[in-house]
Amino acid sequence: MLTEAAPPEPANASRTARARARAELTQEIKDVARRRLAETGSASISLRSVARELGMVSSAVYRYFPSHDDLLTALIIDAYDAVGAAGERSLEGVHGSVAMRWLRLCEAIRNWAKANPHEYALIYGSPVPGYRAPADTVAPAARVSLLLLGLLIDGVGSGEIAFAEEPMPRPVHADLAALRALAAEGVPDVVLCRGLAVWAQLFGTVSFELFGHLHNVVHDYDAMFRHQMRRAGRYLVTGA
Amino acid sequence: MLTEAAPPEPANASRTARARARAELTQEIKDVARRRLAETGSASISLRSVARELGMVSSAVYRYFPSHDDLLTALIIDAYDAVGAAGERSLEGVHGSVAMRWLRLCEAIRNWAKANPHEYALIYGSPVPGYRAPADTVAPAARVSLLLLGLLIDGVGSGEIAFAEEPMPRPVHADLAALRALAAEGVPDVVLCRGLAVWAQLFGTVSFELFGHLHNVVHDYDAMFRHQMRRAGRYLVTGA
DNA sequence: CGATGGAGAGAGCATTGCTCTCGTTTCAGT
DNA sequence: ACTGAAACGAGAGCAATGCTCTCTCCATCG
Repeated sequence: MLTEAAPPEPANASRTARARARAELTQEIKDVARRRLAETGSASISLRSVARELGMVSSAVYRYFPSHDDLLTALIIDAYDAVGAAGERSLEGVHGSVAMRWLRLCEAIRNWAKANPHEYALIYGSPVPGYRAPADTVAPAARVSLLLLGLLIDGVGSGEIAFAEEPMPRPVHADLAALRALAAEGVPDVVLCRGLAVWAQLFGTVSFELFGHLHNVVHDYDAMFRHQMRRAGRYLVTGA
Repeated sequence: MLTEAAPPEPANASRTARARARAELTQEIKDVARRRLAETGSASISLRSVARELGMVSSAVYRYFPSHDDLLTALIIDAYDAVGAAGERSLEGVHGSVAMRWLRLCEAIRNWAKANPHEYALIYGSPVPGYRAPADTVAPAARVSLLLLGLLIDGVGSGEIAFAEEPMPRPVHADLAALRALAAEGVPDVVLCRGLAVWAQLFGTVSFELFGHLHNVVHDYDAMFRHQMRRAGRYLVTGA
């Protein structure tokens, strides 16, 4: 973890007793905070209440997380890692069609979100701590997106994703070219556009559901989500 | 306004001096709160700071908003109304194609969001006050969605939106039928599905941009957004 | 063994949301 | 026009928060 207080942990995991105790307590603090988050929302993670639950005094917690925001940041990083892991698990050893793997990925992300709504809100809702995304969060955040890009690479490589090149506005092409060079080798602009579209749709849909924007409009969320994502998968693969 | 403290305003607007003063102060409090929101985020709207800025004492503000959450709720309602109004303005007197009107609507929503990021976060980000969406918010919230539904009705009526009926899972059809009966007369399931898809994509894209999820991936947000929403509009109208 | 510095405790500060009480002002019904 | 009721604003006060500072203890490393 990159967000502890001053002394960065030595590479060697379980060195001295002190270092081990520190690592354990750091984890324990995060666990309690996460539990509190799940119970009553991000507003109620107070360092003091966490400390109380651990039988410490508030000032002691500051040895581990120099500020309230740093605790939140640590939770954010963990949350990104958790969605990423959930997504990866859903695709592990699965070798079906791109459309089918896409659907699995969607379901995995939504299921994680429904199981951890407050953590989902933490990372995909409004940025809480006065808007600051420390650099440490970008790598974990990218993890789940790489899964989609992997699907695109696979689908284009195998010819499963059908496309016809289209002219793109120059600045759009520039951004897509950079993305391609970075993590989507061989995926043409059109397909990247589709990918971005369904990606936005996916998280838009999950957010709508979790944040209550479809209240009284959709009742069978499972069915609606599955159907919409199936359609999105078809669009991703065939362009329709 | 539906969120004031105990005494509900009389229908007649400017009746007694007291009532007028009350309405004015209520508005002024919201204005200050909104400004504070824009400056430093929703976390920092403290009743006390608002009171201070107005030269009142904190307890006086409670005459107008019985709790912190009620102030927030009032801001939320206003924000919903503001996006709705912005969207309506963008379509006022415009009689072009559905795809073109769709694009205008998208731009209007995004522009409003970029101009009022904290208010956008308030309504489309994580639900702040421990998740509670009072009934008063649903009508204003629907306002902007009605614009899309209007476009769909228009497009289907004029034949501009092409579609071929498709079989839907039963529960999906049920939800869509209810929606159709309520506010989308004559719009078939397939088109409603497309509408929901592009709607989710729209807000997903705006949220991605505003919440920094495309940081370092997209650089020319204007171009990317325009291009993606143009594609979405085509999909909405033609199904591809 | 002895110095260093990490660890936890405790007190304290400014700030917050919210409640209660107390005069004062305004309104409405007689 | 008077009077009782209600709304209003001020102020004090309570429990809680984030964070800082100081103090003492003890594991660690030379």
